[in-house]
Amino acid sequence: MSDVYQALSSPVRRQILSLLKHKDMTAGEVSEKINVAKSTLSGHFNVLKTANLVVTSKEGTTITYSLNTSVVEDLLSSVMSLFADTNRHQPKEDDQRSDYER
Amino acid sequence: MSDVYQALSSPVRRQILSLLKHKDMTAGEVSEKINVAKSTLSGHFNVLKTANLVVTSKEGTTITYSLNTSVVEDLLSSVMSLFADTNRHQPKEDDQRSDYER
DNA sequence: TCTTTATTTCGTAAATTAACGAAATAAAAC
DNA sequence: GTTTTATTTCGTTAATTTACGAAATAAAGA
Repeated sequence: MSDVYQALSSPVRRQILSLLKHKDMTAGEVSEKINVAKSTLSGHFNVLKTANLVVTSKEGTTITYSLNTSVVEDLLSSVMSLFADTNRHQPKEDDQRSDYER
Repeated sequence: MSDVYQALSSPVRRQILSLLKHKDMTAGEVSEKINVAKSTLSGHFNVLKTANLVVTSKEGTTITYSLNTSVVEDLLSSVMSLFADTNRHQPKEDDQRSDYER
């Protein structure tokens, strides 16, 4: 989850996500919309992929990026648990890590 | 909102928030729980304050930090809007900034 | 007033991040 | 098989972040 917050901390990466939520796009299409070098963008894609916020599909040399919405659920519950003091007793779940570790 | 994501991207700062959600604490109390220098912690407090995630109250030389839960609402809606494609038409609200700017 | 306590600010060093252009890769088109 | 197209990797530089200990600040207690 650390990766996710880290990924979201960059305005450029949030801009990429905002583009992708309207439709899937190739790296080239994204680069027409965002004013940074393609090599820089490629680095941002990597961060987003590592955080599991996007998924890719390859067709020839063209790589299409799509939003991985399944992570949103995890993110929202992480945000909630960071602030809601609902775990004063023993946790019931398997995952016994503290909120800040998730 | 950039500040908030940036603030949450540090595990140490998330650990601080997790401590504060159980109870308000002074800088000294927090430093007993987290293994970094007090001066370092002070820097983290500043980041959290700038992001509006914590508020302080001063009593003599003792500063007590508390969670500012009012920001959570903003954060959750920012997370949602980053992923939900609900604004394909003109926004109705005053705030016409794009999601990634918030 | 002198000392102690709580916390921040300052100076510095190491690590990480973000950016660029050039070169590399790899599939497609000619 | 050579060229074009799409994208990534590499090397480098600049900026930001994180950490530390020492010094500064400022209130409280002796």
